[in-house]
Amino acid sequence: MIPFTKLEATPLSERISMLLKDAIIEGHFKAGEEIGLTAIAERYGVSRTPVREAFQSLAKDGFLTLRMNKSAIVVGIDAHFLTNHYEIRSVLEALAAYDAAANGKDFSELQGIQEEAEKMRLPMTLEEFRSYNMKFHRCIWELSGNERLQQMLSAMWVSSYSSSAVPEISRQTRTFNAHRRLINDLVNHDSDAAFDHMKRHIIGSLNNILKILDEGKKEA
Amino acid sequence: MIPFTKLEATPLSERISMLLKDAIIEGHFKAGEEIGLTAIAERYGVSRTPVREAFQSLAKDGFLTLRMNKSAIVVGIDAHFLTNHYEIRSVLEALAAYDAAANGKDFSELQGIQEEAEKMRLPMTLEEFRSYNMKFHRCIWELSGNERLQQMLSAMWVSSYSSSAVPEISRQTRTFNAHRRLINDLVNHDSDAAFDHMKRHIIGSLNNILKILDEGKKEA
DNA sequence: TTAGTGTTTATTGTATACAAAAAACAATAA
DNA sequence: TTATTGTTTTTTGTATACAATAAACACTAA
Repeated sequence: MIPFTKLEATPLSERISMLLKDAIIEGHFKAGEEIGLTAIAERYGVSRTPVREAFQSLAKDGFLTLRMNKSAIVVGIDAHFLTNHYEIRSVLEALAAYDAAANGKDFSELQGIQEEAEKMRLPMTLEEFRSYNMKFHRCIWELSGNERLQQMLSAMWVSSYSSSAVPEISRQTRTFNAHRRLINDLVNHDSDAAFDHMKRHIIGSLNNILKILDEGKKEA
Repeated sequence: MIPFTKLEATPLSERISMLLKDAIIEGHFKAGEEIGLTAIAERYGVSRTPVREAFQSLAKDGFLTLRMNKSAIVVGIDAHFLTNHYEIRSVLEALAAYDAAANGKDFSELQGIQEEAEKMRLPMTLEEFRSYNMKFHRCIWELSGNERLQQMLSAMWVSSYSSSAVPEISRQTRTFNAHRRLINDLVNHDSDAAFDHMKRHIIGSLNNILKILDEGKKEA
């Protein structure tokens, strides 16, 4: 059996959704800017149908505000938005860690991810760090056994918020420490500690992002 | 000025979404049942477009599983689903209560809702209880100042899960007690207590629903 | 001018049309 | 029979067409 990997076409609506989401996060739209269905469809060279679906998806994820019979409004990715977003994520990730500690049986995959990352030379590249961090968190989501929680956290995962913060070696070692502590909580089945540590870990990255956002403002 | 209330047409996709969601929760579909776009569109007498949008919305809210080029699958509203759902809701509602205690300034509206309900003769009717309970929780969401959290909790609010549990007078008084304690936490700006009490309150209703679900199974 | 009204234009909500993919079925070869 | 291939049918993904709403503009009457 030749190990072919299944190649499947991603629906247009999803691809457009991802592109638009990135564009919003990267700040290619002004906060409060109105964007029309037709204009976006033309710009991407597709019909309005998949764009409309993408708009509804983005609205459900909090990146757009839809108005009846009117163009959509881009939500500004400002300190208020980021705080709201990360506060929510902090309790959801904390819940995942809690459940993983309570229900999880085999933590070897998580430990493998951590060990492999610790073998690398610091600072990791942006891509390396993102990949490791994503794998680590996603693994905990899976260990939680709560599929809906996994789905919600997936939708909330936006790696690009923190881009500029990641390359710093100090942040990478802090992440390592936080993750090691979490693994410790999990293998000890200490749900409350896992909840608390994960919550603080996420709020920690929020503060990092806010700090960088603030510094960027002062420079400008 | 005559007090006309703005009458606005709800989009077809939303109406269908609500109808289907209710149908799923009420158990009119079997768990794992496949439902086709075309069939539903014909049944409601509308085109496939709004039904498709409703499907995507329901999938995002966890009630349907979408498959590429295939019919959707209805998620079963069983103990596992309810536990997942309420665990998530518990931490989100707890976060709302936390933020409301930390940031909230004027709790008079919340106190008004509570006082008005306490004046009624127990047991309240199902409709009365639902209305009061909804108002109480929604008020806390608003006090949290986190619009995204409000949006997410709105999407998670499904009154019908607990239908059969509500009419009991014992549950109504327990709800009163929990809500009074929460108001107390909020006015004292005791965020941690508010978080903890709200979390327990929601897990309490989960346990109630699970108990009733279990009793229903034994009878059948 | 200015408030209000009719008309035009642009944009969205919904329906339909067409293309592509999956499922069901039939036929053939082992 | 059983597995495999070709064909038909059904269902979805995307594009387009049409209807309804909202914004923009011009005009009229005070």
